[in-house]
Amino acid sequence: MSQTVVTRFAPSPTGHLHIGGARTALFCWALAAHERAQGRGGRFLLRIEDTDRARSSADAAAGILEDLAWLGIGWDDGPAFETDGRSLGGDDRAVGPFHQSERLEIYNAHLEKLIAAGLAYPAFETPDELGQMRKKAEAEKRSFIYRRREDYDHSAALERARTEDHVLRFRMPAEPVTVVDRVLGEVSFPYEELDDLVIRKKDGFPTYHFAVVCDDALMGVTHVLRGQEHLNNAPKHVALFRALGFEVPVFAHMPLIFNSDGSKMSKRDKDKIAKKAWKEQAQGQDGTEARGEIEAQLGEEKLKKWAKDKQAQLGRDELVRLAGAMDLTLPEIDVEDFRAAGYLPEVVVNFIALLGWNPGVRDDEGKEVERFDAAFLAEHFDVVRIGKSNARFDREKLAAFNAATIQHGMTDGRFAELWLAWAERFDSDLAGWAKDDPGRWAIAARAARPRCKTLRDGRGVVAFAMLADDAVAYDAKAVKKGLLKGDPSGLGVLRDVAEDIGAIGDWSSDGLEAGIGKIAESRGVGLGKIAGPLRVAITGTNVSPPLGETLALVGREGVGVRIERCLDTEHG
RNA sequence: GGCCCCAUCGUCUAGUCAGGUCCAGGACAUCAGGUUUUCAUCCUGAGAACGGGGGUUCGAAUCCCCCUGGGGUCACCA
Repeated sequence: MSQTVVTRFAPSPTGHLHIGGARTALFCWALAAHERAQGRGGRFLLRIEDTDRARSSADAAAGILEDLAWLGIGWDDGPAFETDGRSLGGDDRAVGPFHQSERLEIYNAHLEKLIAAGLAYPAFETPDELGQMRKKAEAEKRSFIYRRREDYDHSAALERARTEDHVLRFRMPAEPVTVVDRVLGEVSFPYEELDDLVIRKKDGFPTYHFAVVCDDALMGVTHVLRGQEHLNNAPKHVALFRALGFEVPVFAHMPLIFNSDGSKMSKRDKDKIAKKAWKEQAQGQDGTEARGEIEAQLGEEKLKKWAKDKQAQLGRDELVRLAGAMDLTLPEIDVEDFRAAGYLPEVVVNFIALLGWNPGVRDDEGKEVERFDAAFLAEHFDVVRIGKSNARFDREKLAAFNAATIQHGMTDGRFAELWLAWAERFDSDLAGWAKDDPGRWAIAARAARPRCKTLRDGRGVVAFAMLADDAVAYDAKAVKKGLLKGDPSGLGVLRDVAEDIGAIGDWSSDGLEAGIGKIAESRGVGLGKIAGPLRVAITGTNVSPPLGETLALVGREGVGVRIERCLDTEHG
């Protein structure tokens, strides 16, 4: 009987969950879920790697848990978390705690063993001294490898370590290390490239390398799936597993995810794009009003400094406000960004699952299956189908998937719920408008759903209805085309039908549609002749949902007011 | 720069392990038509790739080598 597969995701709580991290978590989850689906009982473990005391925060950790939960990636072992009545995490196997900062004693116990065996030793160089050594090596065009001195005296060093600041280093065995990787095959690293790495920092905290190895072994992790940026760490970890007498887990290093221009997808992208746009706008005259306003909000001096300094970065909220004022779309990088942009969690999961993996399944027509849910992923996930080459993140395709799900994968009612839940979190104006009139919200959802790629798009579709009736702004082109042209002109048609429209009995979307149809019939003209002018009169533009929905959203009274106002306005 | 990984349409990819059924399939995007009261949807069609050079073989997208290109990594961060 083979061992139960245990996978893990181990983020460091130094910020939001990055989309690349989400994919790693998803694949780890999927492998465990697949094992479970096969009746072999896999487990997915979540561990918080907070050994960097300066950069870690509890808030960041909480945010990551929430992001994972939103995506539907639930963990079996790990920090307890409640979501939608479901409780995640726990310590059924008694392998916790799951925050590395709470595991210091465990690391120290294993460190002692290594010291006693002569496999770990204290080192006293300061960061400055190490920097010098690196510089020198670079000048001599050789790579810097830290190695224990030939004349090293273990007991003397131990004695000195009692009173002096020091780190603990691992004595790398003098032999090449071969990493057996399920994705890449066997990868060998020569001893000459592997230095005596630091395993405990001056502050007494273990480094990432040591903590990971101890935890993976002690928590029973059997499969380590992670990004290829960790491949060079793998030989160090293998050596450490062996030195500690642990079994080496199965490794699988996954390809990386990049922006569509090939650049690394990093949190800095948002700042870079905002800065560029800000500077470009400074050249021209556009948007000076919004510019002044945001300068007042965030501080003119601060913005000036920020614009000049390539390194300077604005905070997350500041960036959002700046982008809002400038009508700029920031690239989505973190899971939270995609959520705010109105992507559906199941679509994000579907899409990122396809980055570096594919199910290799065909549908009835022989086409590759690429739209699927988490259950399908769990059923078909297999490490051997993970690719080797890096992928670019194509937001257009994500948007297309999202649009397809919204437009063809749910009912109007479901959309109304999801859209409202989104608005409550990201657009309070819209949520307020929704709650003012639930009946109207249902119509809004019906009108918006076929025209949305994301939940955020919905507002644009119904914005005309949220406007005060006397605040409709008439678009010059639409007026010309819809109201002034033709004989009779649009305005003439409007004048002619206004009364009949006000008299339509059934003021539902369908009733209105039918009513307007009858009016057109009675005049002996096509529907288009009436629809065009009416649309401009009600919305100020010639783009809107079907007329029935458009009028129903504005309401009988509003429609009357808007037509009246349109007829009274001097157009042109 | 050292070490390591990778290489099919613009992008994500199928096909590569077990060479022939591949003058390379799908999806997104693009372009051209069509349906539709606007928009969106939907339907039809088109263009679009095995990085280059050597081998091995009757036969190579598939195997081997070199080159080129891309990427990762070189912390008391993780």
